[in-house]
Amino acid sequence: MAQTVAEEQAPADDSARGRFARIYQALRSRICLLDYPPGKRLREEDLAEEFGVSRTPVRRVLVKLEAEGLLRSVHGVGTIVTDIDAEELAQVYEIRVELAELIGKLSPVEVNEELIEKFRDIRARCEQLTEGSDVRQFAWLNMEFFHLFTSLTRNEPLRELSERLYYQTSRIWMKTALQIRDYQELLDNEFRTFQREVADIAEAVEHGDVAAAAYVRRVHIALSYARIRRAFAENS
Amino acid sequence: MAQTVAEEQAPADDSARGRFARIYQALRSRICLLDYPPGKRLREEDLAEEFGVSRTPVRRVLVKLEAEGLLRSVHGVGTIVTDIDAEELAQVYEIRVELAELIGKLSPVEVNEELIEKFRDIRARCEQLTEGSDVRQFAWLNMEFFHLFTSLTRNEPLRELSERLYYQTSRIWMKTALQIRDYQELLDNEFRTFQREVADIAEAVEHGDVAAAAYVRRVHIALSYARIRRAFAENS
DNA sequence: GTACATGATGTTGTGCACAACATAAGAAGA
DNA sequence: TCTTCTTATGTTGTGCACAACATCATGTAC
Repeated sequence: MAQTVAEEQAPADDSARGRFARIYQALRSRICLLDYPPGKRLREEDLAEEFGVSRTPVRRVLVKLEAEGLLRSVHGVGTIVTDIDAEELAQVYEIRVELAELIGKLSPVEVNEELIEKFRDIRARCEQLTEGSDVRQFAWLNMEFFHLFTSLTRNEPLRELSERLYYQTSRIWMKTALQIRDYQELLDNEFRTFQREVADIAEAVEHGDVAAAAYVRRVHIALSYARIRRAFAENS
Repeated sequence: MAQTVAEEQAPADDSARGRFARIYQALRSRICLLDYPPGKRLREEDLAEEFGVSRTPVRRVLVKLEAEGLLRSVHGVGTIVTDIDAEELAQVYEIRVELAELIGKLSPVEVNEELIEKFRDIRARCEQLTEGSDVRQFAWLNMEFFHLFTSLTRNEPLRELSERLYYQTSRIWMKTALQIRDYQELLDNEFRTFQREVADIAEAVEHGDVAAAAYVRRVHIALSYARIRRAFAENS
Protein backbone atom coordinates (compact mmCIF):
# COMPACT_ATOMS: atom_id res chain seq x y z
CA MET A 1 0.00 0.00 0.00
CA ALA A 2 1.18 3.44 -0.84
CA GLN A 3 0.47 4.88 2.55
CA THR A 4 3.31 2.91 4.03
CA VAL A 5 5.53 5.49 2.38
CA ALA A 6 3.95 8.12 4.57
CA GLU A 7 4.04 6.05 7.70
CA GLU A 8 7.46 4.48 7.60
CA GLN A 9 8.90 7.39 9.57
CA ALA A 10 6.79 6.43 12.54
CA PRO A 11 8.71 5.83 15.77
CA ALA A 12 9.34 2.23 16.72
CA ASP A 13 8.69 3.04 20.38
CA ASP A 14 6.25 0.53 21.82
CA SER A 15 5.26 2.50 24.93
CA ALA A 16 1.90 4.18 25.27
CA ARG A 17 3.23 7.46 23.89
CA GLY A 18 4.89 5.68 21.00
CA ARG A 19 1.75 3.84 19.98
CA PHE A 20 -0.24 7.02 20.26
CA ALA A 21 2.20 8.95 18.06
CA ARG A 22 2.28 6.17 15.48
CA ILE A 23 -1.47 5.96 15.11
CA TYR A 24 -1.81 9.73 15.14
CA GLN A 25 0.74 10.32 12.39
CA ALA A 26 -0.67 7.50 10.31
CA LEU A 27 -4.20 8.86 10.38
CA ARG A 28 -3.11 12.44 9.84
CA SER A 29 -1.07 11.46 6.81
CA ARG A 30 -3.95 9.50 5.36
CA ILE A 31 -6.26 12.46 5.81
CA CYS A 32 -3.75 14.86 4.33
CA LEU A 33 -2.97 12.64 1.34
CA LEU A 34 -6.67 12.03 0.63
CA ASP A 35 -6.55 8.32 1.44
CA TYR A 36 -9.35 9.43 3.71
CA PRO A 37 -11.05 12.13 1.63
CA PRO A 38 -13.37 14.71 3.18
CA GLY A 39 -16.69 13.11 4.08
CA LYS A 40 -15.16 9.66 4.55
CA ARG A 41 -16.66 7.82 7.50
CA LEU A 42 -14.21 5.96 9.73
CA ARG A 43 -15.09 3.16 12.09
CA GLU A 44 -13.27 3.06 15.39
CA GLU A 45 -13.36 -0.70 15.51
CA ASP A 46 -11.78 -1.10 12.06
CA LEU A 47 -8.94 1.21 13.04
CA ALA A 48 -8.52 -0.57 16.36
CA GLU A 49 -8.21 -3.89 14.60
CA GLU A 50 -5.79 -2.55 12.01
CA PHE A 51 -3.42 -1.13 14.62
CA GLY A 52 -3.79 -4.14 16.90
CA VAL A 53 -5.29 -2.29 19.85
CA SER A 54 -8.72 -1.79 21.32
CA ARG A 55 -11.01 1.16 20.61
CA THR A 56 -9.79 3.09 23.66
CA PRO A 57 -6.38 4.28 22.40
CA VAL A 58 -7.84 4.87 18.96
CA ARG A 59 -10.46 7.16 20.44
CA ARG A 60 -7.68 9.13 22.10
CA VAL A 61 -6.16 9.83 18.72
CA LEU A 62 -9.54 10.65 17.20
CA VAL A 63 -10.25 13.20 19.93
CA LYS A 64 -6.96 14.94 19.21
CA LEU A 65 -7.61 14.98 15.47
CA GLU A 66 -11.04 16.35 16.20
CA ALA A 67 -9.50 19.12 18.31
CA GLU A 68 -7.35 19.99 15.28
CA GLY A 69 -10.37 20.20 13.03
CA LEU A 70 -9.58 17.20 10.83
CA LEU A 71 -12.32 14.91 12.14
CA ARG A 72 -15.74 15.18 13.67
CA SER A 73 -17.31 12.47 15.79
CA VAL A 74 -21.10 12.32 15.94
CA HIS A 75 -22.81 10.10 18.47
CA GLY A 76 -24.63 7.27 16.79
CA VAL A 77 -23.47 8.20 13.31
CA GLY A 78 -19.73 7.89 12.90
CA THR A 79 -16.42 9.67 12.73
CA ILE A 80 -16.26 11.81 9.62
CA VAL A 81 -13.33 13.49 7.91
CA THR A 82 -14.13 17.19 7.82
CA ASP A 83 -14.61 19.21 4.71
CA ILE A 84 -14.05 22.95 4.48
CA ASP A 85 -16.39 25.26 2.63
CA ALA A 86 -15.12 27.93 0.28
CA GLU A 87 -15.39 30.75 2.78
CA GLU A 88 -13.49 29.06 5.56
CA LEU A 89 -10.86 27.91 3.09
CA ALA A 90 -10.36 31.52 2.05
CA GLN A 91 -10.06 32.58 5.67
CA VAL A 92 -7.46 29.96 6.48
CA TYR A 93 -5.45 30.92 3.41
CA GLU A 94 -5.56 34.55 4.52
CA ILE A 95 -3.84 33.53 7.72
CA ARG A 96 -1.42 31.08 6.14
CA VAL A 97 -0.15 33.83 3.88
CA GLU A 98 0.62 36.06 6.85
CA LEU A 99 2.15 33.28 8.91
CA ALA A 100 4.44 32.32 6.04
CA GLU A 101 5.93 35.78 6.08
CA LEU A 102 6.24 35.73 9.88
CA ILE A 103 8.37 32.58 9.67
CA GLY A 104 11.07 34.73 8.13
CA LYS A 105 10.64 37.54 10.64
CA LEU A 106 10.17 35.93 14.05
CA SER A 107 13.26 34.19 15.46
CA PRO A 108 14.71 33.09 12.12
CA VAL A 109 17.42 30.45 12.34
CA GLU A 110 20.97 31.22 11.31
CA VAL A 111 21.61 29.36 8.10
CA ASN A 112 24.30 26.70 8.19
CA GLU A 113 25.69 24.27 5.65
CA GLU A 114 23.57 21.40 6.87
CA LEU A 115 20.38 23.35 6.31
CA ILE A 116 21.48 24.44 2.85
CA GLU A 117 22.18 20.83 2.02
CA LYS A 118 18.65 19.83 2.97
CA PHE A 119 17.21 22.44 0.65
CA ARG A 120 19.52 21.32 -2.16
CA ASP A 121 18.42 17.77 -1.61
CA ILE A 122 14.69 18.42 -1.75
CA ARG A 123 15.19 20.78 -4.69
CA ALA A 124 16.87 17.99 -6.62
CA ARG A 125 14.03 15.60 -5.83
CA CYS A 126 11.48 18.19 -6.94
CA GLU A 127 13.25 18.56 -10.28
CA GLN A 128 12.41 14.94 -10.98
CA LEU A 129 8.72 15.73 -10.98
CA THR A 130 7.78 15.49 -14.64
CA GLU A 131 4.53 16.14 -16.38
CA GLY A 132 2.01 13.46 -15.63
CA SER A 133 3.71 12.58 -12.36
CA ASP A 134 1.77 10.99 -9.55
CA VAL A 135 -0.42 13.44 -7.67
CA ARG A 136 0.36 11.58 -4.52
CA GLN A 137 4.08 12.03 -4.98
CA PHE A 138 3.49 15.74 -5.46
CA ALA A 139 1.45 15.94 -2.27
CA TRP A 140 4.14 14.10 -0.38
CA LEU A 141 6.97 16.35 -1.61
CA ASN A 142 4.83 19.36 -0.88
CA MET A 143 4.39 18.19 2.69
CA GLU A 144 8.06 17.44 3.10
CA PHE A 145 9.01 20.84 1.76
CA PHE A 146 6.54 22.50 4.06
CA HIS A 147 8.19 20.96 7.10
CA LEU A 148 11.61 22.00 5.87
CA PHE A 149 10.40 25.55 5.32
CA THR A 150 8.93 25.88 8.80
CA SER A 151 12.26 24.81 10.23
CA LEU A 152 13.51 28.24 9.17
CA THR A 153 12.12 29.68 12.39
CA ARG A 154 13.11 28.74 15.92
CA ASN A 155 9.67 29.89 17.07
CA GLU A 156 8.13 26.55 17.95
CA PRO A 157 4.56 27.80 18.55
CA LEU A 158 4.62 29.47 15.15
CA ARG A 159 5.69 26.19 13.58
CA GLU A 160 2.81 24.42 15.30
CA LEU A 161 0.21 26.90 14.12
CA SER A 162 1.52 26.81 10.56
CA GLU A 163 1.50 23.04 10.58
CA ARG A 164 -2.04 22.89 11.80
CA LEU A 165 -3.31 25.23 9.12
CA TYR A 166 -1.33 23.41 6.47
CA TYR A 167 -2.91 20.07 7.29
CA GLN A 168 -6.32 21.69 7.21
CA THR A 169 -5.98 23.27 3.78
CA SER A 170 -3.53 21.40 1.60
CA ARG A 171 -5.85 18.40 1.37
CA ILE A 172 -8.76 20.64 0.39
CA TRP A 173 -6.58 22.27 -2.25
CA MET A 174 -5.76 18.86 -3.69
CA LYS A 175 -9.34 17.65 -3.54
CA THR A 176 -10.48 20.76 -5.38
CA ALA A 177 -7.80 20.29 -8.02
CA LEU A 178 -8.96 16.76 -8.69
CA GLN A 179 -12.51 17.97 -9.28
CA ILE A 180 -11.51 20.25 -12.12
CA ARG A 181 -11.89 19.23 -15.78
CA ASP A 182 -8.52 18.64 -17.43
CA TYR A 183 -6.99 18.61 -14.01
CA GLN A 184 -3.84 17.01 -15.37
CA GLU A 185 -3.09 20.20 -17.25
CA LEU A 186 -3.60 22.25 -14.10
CA LEU A 187 -1.45 19.88 -12.09
CA ASP A 188 1.41 19.91 -14.59
CA ASN A 189 1.37 23.67 -14.34
CA GLU A 190 1.38 23.45 -10.54
CA PHE A 191 4.31 21.04 -10.68
CA ARG A 192 6.39 23.56 -12.60
CA THR A 193 5.33 26.42 -10.35
CA PHE A 194 6.20 24.39 -7.29
CA GLN A 195 9.62 23.60 -8.72
CA ARG A 196 10.27 27.30 -9.25
CA GLU A 197 9.14 28.05 -5.72
CA VAL A 198 11.46 25.44 -4.24
CA ALA A 199 14.32 26.67 -6.40
CA ASP A 200 13.77 30.31 -5.43
CA ILE A 201 13.51 29.56 -1.75
CA ALA A 202 16.50 27.23 -1.81
CA GLU A 203 18.60 29.96 -3.38
CA ALA A 204 17.40 32.55 -0.88
CA VAL A 205 18.40 30.20 1.91
CA GLU A 206 21.80 29.64 0.33
CA HIS A 207 22.31 33.40 0.47
CA GLY A 208 21.33 33.31 4.13
CA ASP A 209 18.31 35.51 3.48
CA VAL A 210 15.57 33.78 5.40
CA ALA A 211 13.24 36.78 5.24
CA ALA A 212 13.42 36.71 1.44
CA ALA A 213 12.72 32.99 1.41
CA ALA A 214 9.65 33.55 3.56
CA TYR A 215 8.40 36.30 1.34
CA VAL A 216 8.73 34.11 -1.73
CA ARG A 217 6.76 31.47 0.08
CA ARG A 218 4.09 34.00 1.02
CA VAL A 219 3.63 35.05 -2.56
CA HIS A 220 3.46 31.48 -3.82
CA ILE A 221 0.85 30.43 -1.30
CA ALA A 222 -1.32 33.39 -2.24
CA LEU A 223 -0.91 32.79 -5.97
CA SER A 224 -1.46 29.07 -5.69
CA TYR A 225 -4.75 29.69 -3.94
CA ALA A 226 -5.79 32.34 -6.45
CA ARG A 227 -5.04 30.01 -9.39
CA ILE A 228 -7.06 27.10 -8.15
CA ARG A 229 -9.89 29.38 -7.16
CA ARG A 230 -10.01 30.78 -10.66
CA ALA A 231 -9.73 27.39 -12.30
CA PHE A 232 -12.54 26.07 -10.16
CA ALA A 233 -14.77 29.02 -10.99
CA GLU A 234 -14.09 28.64 -14.71
CA ASN A 235 -14.58 24.93 -15.23
CA SER A 236 -15.61 22.94 -12.26
CA MET B 1 -16.61 29.34 45.26
CA ALA B 2 -15.43 32.04 42.92
CA GLN B 3 -15.01 29.74 39.97
CA THR B 4 -18.73 29.39 39.66
CA VAL B 5 -18.62 32.89 38.22
CA ALA B 6 -16.52 31.55 35.41
CA GLU B 7 -18.63 28.50 34.86
CA GLU B 8 -22.15 29.82 35.09
CA GLN B 9 -22.18 30.45 31.34
CA ALA B 10 -21.93 26.73 30.74
CA PRO B 11 -24.67 25.26 28.52
CA ALA B 12 -27.43 23.38 30.29
CA ASP B 13 -27.51 20.78 27.53
CA ASP B 14 -27.38 17.32 29.05
CA SER B 15 -26.37 15.41 25.91
CA ALA B 16 -22.90 14.00 25.42
CA ARG B 17 -21.70 17.12 23.61
CA GLY B 18 -23.21 19.35 26.29
CA ARG B 19 -21.49 17.52 29.13
CA PHE B 20 -18.24 17.59 27.24
CA ALA B 21 -18.46 21.33 26.62
CA ARG B 22 -19.36 22.02 30.23
CA ILE B 23 -16.43 20.09 31.67
CA TYR B 24 -14.08 21.50 29.06
CA GLN B 25 -14.96 25.12 29.72
CA ALA B 26 -14.86 24.63 33.46
CA LEU B 27 -11.37 23.17 33.42
CA ARG B 28 -10.06 25.70 30.93
CA SER B 29 -11.35 28.58 33.02
CA ARG B 30 -9.79 27.15 36.13
CA ILE B 31 -6.46 26.80 34.41
CA CYS B 32 -6.66 30.29 32.94
CA LEU B 33 -7.68 31.89 36.25
CA LEU B 34 -4.95 30.07 38.17
CA ASP B 35 -7.34 27.98 40.24
CA TYR B 36 -5.16 25.27 38.77
CA PRO B 37 -1.74 26.96 38.67
CA PRO B 38 1.08 25.65 36.46
CA GLY B 39 2.52 22.48 37.96
CA LYS B 40 -0.73 21.52 39.67
CA ARG B 41 -1.42 17.81 39.48
CA LEU B 42 -4.98 16.80 38.67
CA ARG B 43 -6.52 13.41 39.38
CA GLU B 44 -8.92 12.07 36.80
CA GLU B 45 -10.98 10.32 39.44
CA ASP B 46 -11.49 13.48 41.50
CA LEU B 47 -12.70 15.37 38.46
CA ALA B 48 -14.95 12.49 37.46
CA GLU B 49 -16.54 12.49 40.88
CA GLU B 50 -16.98 16.25 40.93
CA PHE B 51 -18.75 16.32 37.57
CA GLY B 52 -20.79 13.22 38.35
CA VAL B 53 -19.40 11.07 35.54
CA SER B 54 -16.83 8.31 35.18
CA ARG B 55 -13.22 8.81 34.18
CA THR B 56 -13.95 8.15 30.50
CA PRO B 57 -15.58 11.45 29.50
CA VAL B 58 -13.15 13.34 31.73
CA ARG B 59 -10.24 11.80 29.86
CA ARG B 60 -11.77 13.02 26.62
CA VAL B 61 -11.61 16.58 27.88
CA LEU B 62 -8.09 16.11 29.22
CA VAL B 63 -6.88 14.86 25.84
CA LYS B 64 -8.25 17.95 24.15
CA LEU B 65 -6.70 20.27 26.73
CA GLU B 66 -3.44 18.41 26.24
CA ALA B 67 -3.69 18.96 22.48
CA GLU B 68 -4.02 22.67 23.21
CA GLY B 69 -0.93 22.69 25.37
CA LEU B 70 -2.62 23.41 28.70
CA LEU B 71 -2.12 19.97 30.23
CA ARG B 72 0.26 17.09 30.02
CA SER B 73 -0.63 13.54 30.99
CA VAL B 74 2.20 11.24 32.04
CA HIS B 75 1.59 7.55 32.44
CA GLY B 76 1.87 6.50 36.05
CA VAL B 77 2.48 10.02 37.32
CA GLY B 78 -0.51 12.27 36.77
CA THR B 79 -2.02 15.01 34.70
CA ILE B 80 -0.09 18.22 35.17
CA VAL B 81 -0.96 21.80 34.26
CA THR B 82 1.77 22.99 31.93
CA ASP B 83 4.15 25.81 32.64
CA ILE B 84 5.88 27.88 29.98
CA ASP B 85 9.51 28.88 30.19
CA ALA B 86 10.67 32.42 29.47
CA GLU B 87 11.77 31.67 25.91
CA GLU B 88 8.56 30.03 24.79
CA LEU B 89 6.54 32.77 26.47
CA ALA B 90 8.46 35.34 24.44
CA GLN B 91 7.81 33.37 21.26
CA VAL B 92 4.09 33.13 21.87
CA TYR B 93 3.90 36.85 22.61
CA GLU B 94 5.71 37.55 19.35
CA ILE B 95 2.91 35.80 17.52
CA ARG B 96 0.09 37.22 19.62
CA VAL B 97 1.25 40.72 18.78
CA GLU B 98 1.06 40.00 15.07
CA LEU B 99 -2.26 38.19 15.27
CA ALA B 100 -3.80 41.08 17.19
CA GLU B 101 -3.05 43.37 14.28
CA LEU B 102 -4.36 40.81 11.80
CA ILE B 103 -7.72 40.80 13.56
CA GLY B 104 -8.22 44.33 12.28
CA LYS B 105 -7.01 43.51 8.78
CA LEU B 106 -8.49 40.12 7.85
CA SER B 107 -12.26 40.10 7.33
CA PRO B 108 -13.08 42.83 9.86
CA VAL B 109 -16.73 43.05 10.83
CA GLU B 110 -18.79 46.08 9.97
CA VAL B 111 -19.45 47.92 13.21
CA ASN B 112 -23.08 48.21 14.28
CA GLU B 113 -24.80 49.76 17.27
CA GLU B 114 -25.09 46.46 19.12
CA LEU B 115 -21.34 45.93 18.96
CA ILE B 116 -20.66 49.47 20.11
CA GLU B 117 -22.97 48.92 23.04
CA LYS B 118 -21.03 45.85 24.10
CA PHE B 119 -17.81 47.81 24.12
CA ARG B 120 -19.46 50.62 26.09
CA ASP B 121 -20.71 48.08 28.59
CA ILE B 122 -17.40 46.39 29.24
CA ARG B 123 -15.68 49.76 29.33
CA ALA B 124 -18.02 50.89 32.09
CA ARG B 125 -17.32 47.73 34.06
CA CYS B 126 -13.59 48.21 33.65
CA GLU B 127 -13.84 51.73 35.05
CA GLN B 128 -15.02 50.21 38.30
CA LEU B 129 -11.67 48.49 38.76
CA THR B 130 -10.08 50.46 41.58
CA GLU B 131 -6.67 50.17 43.15
CA GLY B 132 -6.42 47.07 45.24
CA SER B 133 -9.15 45.33 43.29
CA ASP B 134 -9.30 41.59 43.14
CA VAL B 135 -6.75 40.07 40.82
CA ARG B 136 -9.26 37.47 39.88
CA GLN B 137 -11.78 40.06 38.81
CA PHE B 138 -9.12 41.65 36.64
CA ALA B 139 -8.28 38.34 35.02
CA TRP B 140 -11.95 37.71 34.35
CA LEU B 141 -12.57 41.10 32.77
CA ASN B 142 -9.41 40.69 30.75
CA MET B 143 -10.71 37.41 29.38
CA GLU B 144 -14.10 38.84 28.63
CA PHE B 145 -12.59 41.78 26.83
CA PHE B 146 -10.37 39.47 24.85
CA HIS B 147 -13.35 37.57 23.52
CA LEU B 148 -15.12 40.78 22.62
CA PHE B 149 -12.03 42.02 20.81
CA THR B 150 -11.65 38.85 18.73
CA SER B 151 -15.27 39.25 17.63
CA LEU B 152 -14.03 42.17 15.54
CA THR B 153 -13.03 39.72 12.82
CA ARG B 154 -15.30 37.34 10.95
CA ASN B 155 -12.31 35.12 10.33
CA GLU B 156 -13.19 32.20 12.56
CA PRO B 157 -9.87 30.31 12.27
CA LEU B 158 -8.05 33.48 13.27
CA ARG B 159 -10.26 33.79 16.32
CA GLU B 160 -9.49 30.21 17.26
CA LEU B 161 -5.75 30.66 16.99
CA SER B 162 -5.83 33.88 18.98
CA GLU B 163 -7.93 32.25 21.65
CA ARG B 164 -5.57 29.35 21.95
CA LEU B 165 -2.53 31.54 22.38
CA TYR B 166 -4.37 33.77 24.83
CA TYR B 167 -5.22 30.86 27.12
CA GLN B 168 -1.63 29.71 26.96
CA THR B 169 -0.05 33.01 27.96
CA SER B 170 -2.43 35.13 30.01
CA ARG B 171 -2.23 32.74 32.93
CA ILE B 172 1.58 32.76 32.79
CA TRP B 173 1.52 36.56 32.73
CA MET B 174 -0.62 36.58 35.86
CA LYS B 175 1.45 33.96 37.62
CA THR B 176 4.60 35.96 36.92
CA ALA B 177 2.96 39.13 38.20
CA LEU B 178 2.08 37.44 41.48
CA GLN B 179 5.70 36.40 41.99
CA ILE B 180 6.98 39.95 41.91
CA ARG B 181 7.73 41.90 45.11
CA ASP B 182 5.20 44.67 45.68
CA TYR B 183 3.03 43.10 43.05
CA GLN B 184 0.06 45.15 44.21
CA GLU B 185 1.78 48.28 42.94
CA LEU B 186 2.45 46.64 39.58
CA LEU B 187 -1.11 45.38 39.36
CA ASP B 188 -2.64 48.77 40.16
CA ASN B 189 -0.58 50.19 37.34
CA GLU B 190 -1.75 47.41 35.04
CA PHE B 191 -5.36 48.10 36.03
CA ARG B 192 -5.05 51.70 34.89
CA THR B 193 -3.24 50.74 31.71
CA PHE B 194 -5.90 48.18 30.93
CA GLN B 195 -8.63 50.75 31.47
CA ARG B 196 -6.92 53.07 29.00
CA GLU B 197 -6.60 50.25 26.49
CA VAL B 198 -10.27 49.38 26.75
CA ALA B 199 -11.25 53.03 26.47
CA ASP B 200 -9.05 53.61 23.42
CA ILE B 201 -10.27 50.50 21.65
CA ALA B 202 -13.90 51.20 22.50
CA GLU B 203 -13.59 54.67 21.01
CA ALA B 204 -11.91 53.35 17.88
CA VAL B 205 -14.77 50.90 17.48
CA GLU B 206 -17.31 53.68 17.98
CA HIS B 207 -15.66 55.46 15.06
CA GLY B 208 -15.94 52.28 13.02
CA ASP B 209 -12.17 52.02 12.71
CA VAL B 210 -11.52 48.35 13.46
CA ALA B 211 -7.98 48.49 12.09
CA ALA B 212 -7.10 51.25 14.54
CA ALA B 213 -8.61 49.28 17.40
CA ALA B 214 -6.50 46.29 16.46
CA TYR B 215 -3.35 48.36 16.28
CA VAL B 216 -3.99 49.78 19.74
CA ARG B 217 -4.43 46.25 20.98
CA ARG B 218 -1.19 45.20 19.33
CA VAL B 219 0.75 47.96 21.02
CA HIS B 220 -0.77 47.21 24.41
CA ILE B 221 0.01 43.50 24.25
CA ALA B 222 3.61 44.25 23.37
CA LEU B 223 3.99 46.87 26.08
CA SER B 224 2.28 44.75 28.70
CA TYR B 225 4.71 41.93 28.04
CA ALA B 226 7.68 44.30 28.08
CA ARG B 227 6.61 45.81 31.41
CA ILE B 228 6.24 42.54 33.24
CA ARG B 229 9.44 41.24 31.76
CA ARG B 230 11.31 44.26 33.08
CA ALA B 231 9.61 44.12 36.47
CA PHE B 232 10.50 40.46 36.78
CA ALA B 233 14.12 41.09 35.85
CA GLU B 234 14.44 43.95 38.35
CA ASN B 235 12.88 42.44 41.46
CA SER B 236 11.72 38.90 41.24
C1' DG C 1 -50.77 5.87 -1.86
C1' DT C 2 -49.18 8.37 2.03
C1' DA C 3 -48.11 9.33 6.48
C1' DC C 4 -46.61 7.67 10.65
C1' DA C 5 -45.19 4.36 14.00
C1' DT C 6 -42.09 0.62 15.19
C1' DG C 7 -38.35 -2.26 15.27
C1' DA C 8 -33.64 -3.75 13.48
C1' DT C 9 -29.09 -2.43 12.81
C1' DG C 10 -24.91 0.03 13.31
C1' DT C 11 -22.26 3.63 15.43
C1' DT C 12 -20.19 6.45 19.11
C1' DG C 13 -20.40 7.41 24.34
C1' DT C 14 -19.90 5.54 29.18
C1' DG C 15 -18.63 2.81 33.19
C1' DC C 16 -15.72 -0.34 35.26
C1' DA C 17 -12.10 -3.70 36.17
C1' DC C 18 -7.49 -4.47 35.43
C1' DA C 19 -2.70 -3.78 33.26
C1' DA C 20 1.38 -0.85 32.80
C1' DC C 21 4.10 2.41 34.76
C1' DA C 22 6.50 5.74 38.05
C1' DT C 23 7.74 6.93 42.55
C1' DA C 24 9.02 6.70 47.18
C1' DA C 25 9.65 4.16 51.27
C1' DG C 26 11.88 0.48 53.47
C1' DA C 27 14.83 -3.54 54.04
C1' DA C 28 19.01 -5.97 53.18
C1' DG C 29 23.70 -6.16 52.20
C1' DA C 30 28.41 -4.39 52.11
C1' DT D 1 26.44 4.90 56.64
C1' DC D 2 25.69 4.31 52.03
C1' DT D 3 24.02 1.71 48.16
C1' DT D 4 20.87 -1.18 45.99
C1' DC D 5 17.13 -4.05 45.50
C1' DT D 6 12.37 -4.92 46.67
C1' DT D 7 7.88 -3.73 47.70
C1' DA D 8 3.88 -0.83 48.42
C1' DT D 9 1.19 2.75 46.71
C1' DG D 10 -0.90 5.75 43.50
C1' DT D 11 -1.60 7.26 38.87
C1' DT D 12 -2.68 6.98 33.91
C1' DG D 13 -3.44 3.55 29.92
C1' DT D 14 -6.22 -0.40 27.96
C1' DG D 15 -9.87 -3.71 26.98
C1' DC D 16 -14.47 -4.91 27.08
C1' DA D 17 -19.42 -4.98 27.89
C1' DC D 18 -23.26 -2.20 27.62
C1' DA D 19 -26.01 2.31 27.17
C1' DA D 20 -27.45 6.15 24.23
C1' DC D 21 -28.29 7.66 19.90
C1' DA D 22 -29.21 8.04 14.75
C1' DT D 23 -30.69 5.93 10.64
C1' DC D 24 -33.07 3.04 7.63
C1' DA D 25 -36.24 -0.54 6.56
C1' DT D 26 -40.66 -2.53 7.46
C1' DG D 27 -45.29 -2.62 8.44
C1' DT D 28 -49.76 -0.60 9.54
C1' DA D 29 -53.53 2.65 9.77
C1' DC D 30 -56.04 5.86 7.19
